Amino acid sequence: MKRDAAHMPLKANMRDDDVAAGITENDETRAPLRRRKAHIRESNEAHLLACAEAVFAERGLDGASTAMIAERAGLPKANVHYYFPTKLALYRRVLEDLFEDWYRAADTFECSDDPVEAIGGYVRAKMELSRRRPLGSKVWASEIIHGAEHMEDILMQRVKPWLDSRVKVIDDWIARGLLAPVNARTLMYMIWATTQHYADFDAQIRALKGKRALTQKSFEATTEEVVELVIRACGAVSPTQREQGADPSR
Amino acid sequence: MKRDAAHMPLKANMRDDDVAAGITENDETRAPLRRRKAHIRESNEAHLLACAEAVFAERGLDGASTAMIAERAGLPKANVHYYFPTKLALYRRVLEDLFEDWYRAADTFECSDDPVEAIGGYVRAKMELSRRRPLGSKVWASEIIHGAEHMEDILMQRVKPWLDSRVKVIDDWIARGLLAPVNARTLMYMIWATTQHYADFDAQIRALKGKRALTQKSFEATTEEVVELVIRACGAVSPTQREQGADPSR
DNA sequence: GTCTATAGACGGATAGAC
DNA sequence: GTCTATCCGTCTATAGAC
Repeated sequence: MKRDAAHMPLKANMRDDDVAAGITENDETRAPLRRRKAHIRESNEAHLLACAEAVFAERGLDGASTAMIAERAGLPKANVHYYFPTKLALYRRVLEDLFEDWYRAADTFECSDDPVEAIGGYVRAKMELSRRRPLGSKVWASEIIHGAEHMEDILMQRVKPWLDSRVKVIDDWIARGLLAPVNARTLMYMIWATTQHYADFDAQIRALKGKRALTQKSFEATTEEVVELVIRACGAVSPTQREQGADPSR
Repeated sequence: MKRDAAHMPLKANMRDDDVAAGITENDETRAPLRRRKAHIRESNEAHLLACAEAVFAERGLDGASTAMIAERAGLPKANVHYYFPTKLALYRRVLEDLFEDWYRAADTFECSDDPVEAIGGYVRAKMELSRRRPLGSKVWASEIIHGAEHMEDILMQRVKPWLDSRVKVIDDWIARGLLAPVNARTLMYMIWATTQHYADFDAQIRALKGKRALTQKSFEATTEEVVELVIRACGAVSPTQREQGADPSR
């Protein structure tokens, strides 16, 4: 949805639903007018955020110009500054928006106490995020690579507590004999790195395959291959399997 | 070595070894003079390449300015253009230099026909490369993330043939029952992504650990953890283990 | 809320003295 | 081979008409 929005310039700001509702400049009642203006702002901001995400992904923070973002959005350059005071403020909003999506995928990890289900589900959710929003993944990766200057607060205040809590869960699984004795952080980094590789390094994957892009179907197959590799890597065993005497350290 | 060179500005171009050899402007014999000039060129180019690698890693292709590179090298901006016609030419030279190093690490894979040794050795070599040259890894990653426009030739002509040959070796191991039936490319991408993560995402790792950086010792421990995870992921079994009836598909 | 025009800073690249 | 001065293009951001 977001990607499509990023390719559909806004020629006018009168939206279809406004027209259908019969709202015109002549309606003097204050509340609807205020609501409509708020709606315009919201819709243009979202559109600009989607376009900015694409340009930042393609060119990087410094390589992206406000003119490029404006052009992709079908708006004059000055409008970008009307909605976002500076290029950096727009960039930060993109990063915050990305984190929200990342955090929703992270929820998957908490759905089950069975390590095979929880870890497998999380790997699938992260792969799906790479497929659904590869440009966002690239913006995140590029930001971290170049020092994470504009993301330190998000990492420290939001990602770190989540990771710390997951480390505890993993250590607990290990203590209960459901996982091989792995370093939980090393395992998480492997999951992050591997799943994000399919978004961030897609240009390399395409060049090495000699093909255009992964089809939806081969992406799903790859997802299951990654799940299998990760599950075997950490020696995950379901509680039911364990009752049958499986040994995760092998 | 390279990183130290990048932090040591060249104040003069008369090098210690030239002085020791007693070479001065008055020596009119042509050959030594020509050799000395070649030496200056070589040494300044190498120094600029190292400094450029650092600035490109920190700021990206567009974020890096020739002025920054010159300043780090302790040279006026014009000298950068004397040695490299354009900023892009300098950038491409950095990428080529990086590939050479990458290719040397890739050799490790061919040292053994035992999958545990070969894959384990390759993972160690890639981890060591991440530790030794993290800035280079970042330049490579940033280049790929932003479309690999300046690296397509290296990927197609040099990386692709190497990967294709490794896929064949891995498939052969699987056919001989030394590896679980994994997708060789998926496995290779996992190895690349995981090992490079320690160079490219070090800012994130540091933020999430709440510490400054991995010590040499904990980096070695992490390396062995990654080796263990990868070996278990692909179900690698040594030929000797196999004679004792190990089953890699578990 | 939209858009044209432009200020003001900075970037890559070069000329030309030394 | 080194370095100062400078050209010219592009960039972010803003002023101000509509």
